[in-house]
Amino acid sequence: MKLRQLEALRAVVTSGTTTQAADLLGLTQSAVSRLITQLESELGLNIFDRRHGRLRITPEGQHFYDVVKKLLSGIDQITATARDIRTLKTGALRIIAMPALAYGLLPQTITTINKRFRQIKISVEMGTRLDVEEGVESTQFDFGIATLPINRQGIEVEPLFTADGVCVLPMGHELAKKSEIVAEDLADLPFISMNSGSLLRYQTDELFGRLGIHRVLSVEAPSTLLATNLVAKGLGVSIVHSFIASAYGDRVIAKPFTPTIRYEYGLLFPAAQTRSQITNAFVESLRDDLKIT
Amino acid sequence: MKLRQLEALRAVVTSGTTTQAADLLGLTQSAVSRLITQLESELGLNIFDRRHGRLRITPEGQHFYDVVKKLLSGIDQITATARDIRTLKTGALRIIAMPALAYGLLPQTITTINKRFRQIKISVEMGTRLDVEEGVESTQFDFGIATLPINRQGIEVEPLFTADGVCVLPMGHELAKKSEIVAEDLADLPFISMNSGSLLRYQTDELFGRLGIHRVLSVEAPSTLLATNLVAKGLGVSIVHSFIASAYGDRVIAKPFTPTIRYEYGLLFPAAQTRSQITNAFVESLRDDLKIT
DNA sequence: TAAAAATACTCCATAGGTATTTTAT
DNA sequence: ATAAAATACCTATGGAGTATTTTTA
Repeated sequence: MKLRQLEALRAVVTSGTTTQAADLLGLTQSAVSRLITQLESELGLNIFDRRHGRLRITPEGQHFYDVVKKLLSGIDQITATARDIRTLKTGALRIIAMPALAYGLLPQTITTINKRFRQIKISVEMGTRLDVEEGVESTQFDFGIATLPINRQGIEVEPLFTADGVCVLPMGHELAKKSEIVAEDLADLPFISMNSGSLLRYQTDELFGRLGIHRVLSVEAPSTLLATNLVAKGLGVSIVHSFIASAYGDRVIAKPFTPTIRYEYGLLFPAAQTRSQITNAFVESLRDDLKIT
Repeated sequence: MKLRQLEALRAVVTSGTTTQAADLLGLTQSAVSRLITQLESELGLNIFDRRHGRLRITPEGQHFYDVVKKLLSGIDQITATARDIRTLKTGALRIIAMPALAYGLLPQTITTINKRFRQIKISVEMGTRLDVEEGVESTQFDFGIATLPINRQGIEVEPLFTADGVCVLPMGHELAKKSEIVAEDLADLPFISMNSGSLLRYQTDELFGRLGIHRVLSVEAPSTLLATNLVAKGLGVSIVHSFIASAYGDRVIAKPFTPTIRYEYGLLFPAAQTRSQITNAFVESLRDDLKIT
């Protein structure tokens, strides 16, 4: 059974005669006539009654045509789908990132991409570094963003950017007059840490431990975002990623911190899956946004 | 876009390689490879990623394939539909008949046809002669059965059978000893008529009027079926179609009646519509049943 | 007689085969 | 070195055209 035969059927049923159907299809009358007889003989079905010099559809033919009609509109839909995909009018983008990044980095790029491809559905999920790894590896997400290093079978990593840790202080804090904070400045001050287990927590603890500097570890927060918020409330000082601090620019004071605590962020892609065009577009836009900042 | 290309797509996606897909389709690897590249270039879509020596579907391709998958199952359904129609496994038969015929004539044939074509839906509606005419003319029904003559544009009539009116008497009626009833025998007896407007009513009234014989017109019934029932209850005598009387054989006495009141029944088809195969089968079976009776 | 459908005949576009080359592991 | 995909080349089928015949109102 050929598609052309079904199209001819539709044309004949809607127009009434093979001649007019031929016009619709850009064919000749004889071609249409043959398509119809072929279809009938292949199916072993009398779709039309020819006793009156015209093609008059039989009840069986009508029944068959009702089914065909649906199918043909499905075909039209296929070409439409192809066009939508080609012009990135349809599709979905699923991203998973650590909270700080989801809040501090993605909104800008999401806005840009959403303006360019209005019909694309973008969903963002937040999670721990481990959540990001697992989500990406299982291809539940198109890509993820997390701190490096990550070394896991099934994940392709691309470095995204590096950010140095800055020291964040409540507004009006006495250390605010210094242009740069050193580790010793924070001695015996209330310090807001990450939950233990996070990379940032490990790095800071390791640093202060090595230097033998004591801090008052009053509060723990699950993310740098919340930590910064707590700093803004005056509960203590902390060391967080520079871009988080800048997002809170009007509520906390951020100062360069020495010795440098460097964070490296990377993009995580499922190795098993080809990247979609919209993924590539997003990543490109993300890198652009980072250059500007 | 060709159907074969979509089938190739399905085969490649399900089997994983063009070689195995070729097996599924009964083609060669090269043919499948070409079908896929053709499809991609026609759609302007990268369905597969070839960077790893294999065809790995892209997210876009997956999205497209999801739509195609539905369509192809629709195609399978089309051939299945054709087969069902061919073997009369699917379809419907809508019949309209006057009540007497619906009760006295159709059940037998419906049983036969239903046994032969178990999956066909048969629906029967009852109505007056006018209802039958209108139902048939508007092609709401495949055919109708009513008393002739009928002369209406848009209806094709085929004579079905003729039945002579018989006189029906309650059990134990005094006229039962006669082998034949004549009009005079019914003089001054309670007589159950059809509602005025019916052909039967017109014919009997005309006959008795012409002969100058008076009857006691006690009760009117809307159908011969009900009339016969009333006769069985002893409310009077009546003249009805012979086949109705025989259906009530054990509850009324039916006797030949002179002068003959002849009823002619006919099949009514919509002139605008070709008769379906199941219609033809039913009518044939109906005529067979009538021969036996 | 006219209008539609079917058919006879012809052509060439293309679907599909074989054999080979390219690509990636 | 192997397995898959792409490509080059060739052939035969059949899709579609022109011209004609058949059918029915």
